[in-house]
Amino acid sequence: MVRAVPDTHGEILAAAARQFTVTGYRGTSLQDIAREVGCSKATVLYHFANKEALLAELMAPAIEVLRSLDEQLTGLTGAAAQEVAAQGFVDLAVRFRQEIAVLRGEFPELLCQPAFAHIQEISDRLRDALAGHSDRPGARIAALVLLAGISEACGEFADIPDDELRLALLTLARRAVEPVDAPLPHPPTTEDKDS
Amino acid sequence: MVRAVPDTHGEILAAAARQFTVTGYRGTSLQDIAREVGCSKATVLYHFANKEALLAELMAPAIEVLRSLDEQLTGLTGAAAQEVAAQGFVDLAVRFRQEIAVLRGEFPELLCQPAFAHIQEISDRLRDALAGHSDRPGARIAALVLLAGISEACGEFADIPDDELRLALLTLARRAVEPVDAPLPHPPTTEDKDS
DNA sequence: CTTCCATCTGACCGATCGGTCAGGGTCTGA
DNA sequence: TCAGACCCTGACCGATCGGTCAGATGGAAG
Repeated sequence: MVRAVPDTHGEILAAAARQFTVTGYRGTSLQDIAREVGCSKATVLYHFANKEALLAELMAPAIEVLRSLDEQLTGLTGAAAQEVAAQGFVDLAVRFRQEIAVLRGEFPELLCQPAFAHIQEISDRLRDALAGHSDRPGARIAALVLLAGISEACGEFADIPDDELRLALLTLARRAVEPVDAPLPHPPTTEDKDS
Repeated sequence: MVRAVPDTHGEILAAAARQFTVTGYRGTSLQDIAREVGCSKATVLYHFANKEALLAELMAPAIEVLRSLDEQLTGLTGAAAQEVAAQGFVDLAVRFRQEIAVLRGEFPELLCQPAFAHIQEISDRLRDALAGHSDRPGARIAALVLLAGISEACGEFADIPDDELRLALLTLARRAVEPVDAPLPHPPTTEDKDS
């Protein structure tokens, strides 16, 4: 019988993800994580420089996708920006349900950490795009409600398959977003378009 | 000059509300609250049995309103339930911005405390009503997104006056909620077509 | 003045937190 | 056989947490 290489690093990461989503970052101690993995707290700190680094590595993939979405958004305006923002964020939220659920609620404090330095600005731009770059309160409010609500929903509906959740959220987003006056500049043509 | 009676009890309550909204319940220590009030930590614990009791007293008014909304909802179905739920929750969220902001994010852990024993059930019923008591995933998801998003928005847009915020949120809620078969008082624009 | 009570405080407690450190196994390649 | 890299651990550290307690203060009542 092939004894699998004990991937302690990965196990710690997975255990941390599970616990952070339930108890939150603050509410989860390194001891808790170590207990679930079945190792000592010192082992956790052997694999990760500190608690913050553990969180950072956990979030890295999601953050990378968020960053690329931010790049896609540059230059877009009005309805085009809204559509790309909605589609991109729903996709991201569904794909990284667990990671999003961790950030939820502890957003403001976690953002102080250097690893998440630019997330605040990025999510502000995302929210702005979702509002069609309008400064009307109604549009701004709708954009915030959507971003926060979608984040929450992804953590909650773990039982619903990805495709169904994505479709429902996207439909909801399109219906909820304040329509901007400006017509779509030109329907997404051969520009770099997602699948 | 009449030296005002130092309402330490109230000052502690107010300071706690401010800090909880910023740093969260877990993230705020009794020391922090005492420092802002300008008294000792022991004084805080003289006025409140413990940290949990402080939170409970802070939340009491909001919880009372939530409970009465829950009563209004009993027996209502379909579009009527949706409208009452939307209107009632938006009103509650706007009126108790600060309190709602405290619960946001630390919901699951805080609900374990006996003072908030029935809140989970109440908010579940509220969500169910907002979904028009439909069991379609789309409706359930929309209801959750709205409840979570509205809670978040109220904490965020402290600069927007109550009336404006209430109107914007209610408009958003009516537009976002999945329409149930029963006729609506305010029929949505016919350009929206759903299955 | 004495008594009483509400208010407030500094000192202290045990528990737990994130994090450090010296050292013990185990495997591998020279 | 032995050196060294890698993985892991128990013991320990200072800081901070929520909470306790004996006592100081000060005003009102007798």
